Amino acid sequence: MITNKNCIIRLSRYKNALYRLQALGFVKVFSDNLADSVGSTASQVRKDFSLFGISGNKKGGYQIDILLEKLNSILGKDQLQKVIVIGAGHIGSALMRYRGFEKEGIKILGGFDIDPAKINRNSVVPILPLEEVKAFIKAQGIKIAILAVPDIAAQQAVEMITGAGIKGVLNFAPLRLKDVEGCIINNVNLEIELENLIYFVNVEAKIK
Amino acid sequence: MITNKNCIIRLSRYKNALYRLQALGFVKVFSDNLADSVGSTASQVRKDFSLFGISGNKKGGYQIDILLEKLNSILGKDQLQKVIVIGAGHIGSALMRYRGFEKEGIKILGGFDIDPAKINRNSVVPILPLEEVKAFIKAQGIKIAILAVPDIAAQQAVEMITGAGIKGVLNFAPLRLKDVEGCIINNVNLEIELENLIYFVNVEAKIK
DNA sequence: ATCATATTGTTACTATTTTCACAATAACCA
DNA sequence: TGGTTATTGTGAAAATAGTAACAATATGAT
Repeated sequence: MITNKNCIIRLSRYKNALYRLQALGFVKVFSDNLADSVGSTASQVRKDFSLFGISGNKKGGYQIDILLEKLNSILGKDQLQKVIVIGAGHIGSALMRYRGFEKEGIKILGGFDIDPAKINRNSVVPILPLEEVKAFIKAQGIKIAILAVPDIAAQQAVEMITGAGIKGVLNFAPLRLKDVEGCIINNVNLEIELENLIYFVNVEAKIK
Repeated sequence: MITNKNCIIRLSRYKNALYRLQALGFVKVFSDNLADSVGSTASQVRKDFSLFGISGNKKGGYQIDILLEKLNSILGKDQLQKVIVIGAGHIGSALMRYRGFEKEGIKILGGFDIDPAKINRNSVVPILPLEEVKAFIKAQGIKIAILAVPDIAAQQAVEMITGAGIKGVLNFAPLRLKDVEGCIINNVNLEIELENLIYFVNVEAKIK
């Protein structure tokens, strides 16, 4: 099994690039085209494909529709992905309203918050009381959650939802969460992303 | 110069962990404590420090306050970082309202949007017309921008702001941006983050 | 039908990152 | 003061990731 996160991220980028190429009317693609589109190298593209047993045609490149089918299957995009959002603060609400997920086959079924003032069962993405989250996860068979609660609430929230069946968490709380048995946690730490950028900008400035 | 992004991200995590330990009353810390707090290894911690010439005391560990000073200096946290946000849609607005940046010494001075309906010069973070962004960047000496515009607007926006002096962009538009001379672009692609999580959750499910 | 060419698929190589192992040594104890 | 112990700092080893090179081969031209 491939455990290289960057490799999987590249697959997503290939997929996105292929849709763009397809929209432009292309039917086939060569490894170097694809490399250009995603800022990689032709070797890397072919290597990545070979890792997943994806093959093209000597001198003929890869047929885009077949390639997309295979990538989509690897990335689990052959079925609608149901997701919930925990925390209806600024970030959580923005994610619930964000249109970008839909066209990727990712559907946010509900948001959950502890604050009664935030509850709204009639909005496009209903916002429900946190007490209902366990039942909701079980009833809908949800595996993936986005966590956008304050740091102090994060660990407890993760334990609650993993107990109910969540297997993957995209964590926006600015805090490393202790691993929970049987649940993968990917952290998106906005402060750290910015700090990182600032570091490299400063390094560049010093070089010059 | 250290160019390993993961290493710099670890430094941020160490820093955050150190503040938590300090808040708990700790004065010194050992490499294995710190490793535990950030989910790393003691070797990794010491190696990272050694790369930056940070040294501790044999048998005495590291003094937290000194360590924090050094990390903060490396990460550019000894001065307020001024940032602007381009795009006042869901994500952009959420980032402008997000409180987490402030306590990291990151101050969002303004938001910019092309839509006149979004302009609000009197909000906590003023939202100004995009036409004013170049003048604003120059007047305030801003180096870092957060880009939260639709994909089709992203490339043009980057060119506009780098022309005015921006050196680093944190890009939330779901699109790979072509590198611009003299400007570092860090991409945060929420769809790809979720896809990645979904892939690994599915892999785990298959193993079992 | 043969040849030249373009492109894949894979293996070997290189670079980077992480882990290991242990000498050096400061702190503590008797 | 001398011996023991805990912890650092680093150089070497291992693991992982990425790049390059090229044989295999399908395609198209003559």
